[in-house]
Amino acid sequence: MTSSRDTKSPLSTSDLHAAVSLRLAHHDYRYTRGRRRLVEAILAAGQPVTLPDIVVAAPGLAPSSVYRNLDVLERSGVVNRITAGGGHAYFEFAEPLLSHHHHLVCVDCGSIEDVFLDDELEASVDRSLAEVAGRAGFTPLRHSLDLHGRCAGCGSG
Amino acid sequence: MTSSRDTKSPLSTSDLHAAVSLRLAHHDYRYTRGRRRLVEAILAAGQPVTLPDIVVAAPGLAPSSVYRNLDVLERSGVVNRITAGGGHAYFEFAEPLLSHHHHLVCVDCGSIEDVFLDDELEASVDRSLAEVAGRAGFTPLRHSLDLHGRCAGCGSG
DNA sequence: TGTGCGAATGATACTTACTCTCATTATGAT
DNA sequence: ATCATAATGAGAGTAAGTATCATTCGCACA
Repeated sequence: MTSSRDTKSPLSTSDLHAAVSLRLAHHDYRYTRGRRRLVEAILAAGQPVTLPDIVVAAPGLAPSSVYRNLDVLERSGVVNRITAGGGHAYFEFAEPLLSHHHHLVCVDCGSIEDVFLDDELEASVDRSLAEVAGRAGFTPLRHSLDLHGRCAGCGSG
Repeated sequence: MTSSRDTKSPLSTSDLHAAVSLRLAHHDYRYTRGRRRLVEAILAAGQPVTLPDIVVAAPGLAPSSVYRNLDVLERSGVVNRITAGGGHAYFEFAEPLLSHHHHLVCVDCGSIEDVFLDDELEASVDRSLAEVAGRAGFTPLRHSLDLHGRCAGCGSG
């Protein structure tokens, strides 16, 4: 199964499910049918999605369960919550299920698109952040580098 | 607490008020007493603050007016809204009222601290982001580079 | 300094993203 | 297959943020 998604995900679909299962098990969570469908809805989107996106894409899932399971998936390191856009939070797979990347956040419509920077720059950023964090007694987990502006659709409006 | 704010703000207090007034006027907004007190509450904090922070620091301000005026200040480019921490949004002065900087966001307590990176790195980041944005037809306004982790207080928890 | 118009205020009602509760159902180990 | 335990889902509940609107204030002009 090849697709443009492969440029972002270093994993095949079955490997993704295996990795998710492993991470859930490591936190004493079960990989139930509902959670599998949730993972597949996020995978199918191929970009950060909101809860309504997911409920529309997989109408069998109860909103309350989706909220609860997004929380479980986040706690297990499967999913990242992006709060940059207004209104709803956005969700996408966490690293290393998805390659390290960043976001173009549209200040008008709130849409979020993934982009990639070259490794050399990433290394410089990490080095500088680590130095600054150490000075503040801060324990780094991850960085988020987002570009805010107007997307192609909203740009001329 | 030393006056570390001076290292962040390139403006004196009176210049700040003048700059705010100018930006508001440019958007046909008035610099009223309430808005002045709001600006002073944010200035006094010296770091990103939530709406409850502001209401506690300046009890005379009505919450509804604070919400409305934070919106006005954001629209006028006086203030930036930071949605990284959970629960409440955080607010701080926008550039160039505050020097360009980034955030240490604690994933446990949600606190946000300002940090600075060297100009050379900033330039590299901007260059790379501009290139990536151009490819996507995206019009950049600003970037946000935040480090997520555990602050000194929450670190061992 | 006084007058008038439109913007700003603030108390309150409202919206809604998200969480909690709990009886029922599904899951995985044995 | 059985059982203990975790997960589900429908609905009630919470709280951050927004809309409403009568009153008050700020600014422009006289």
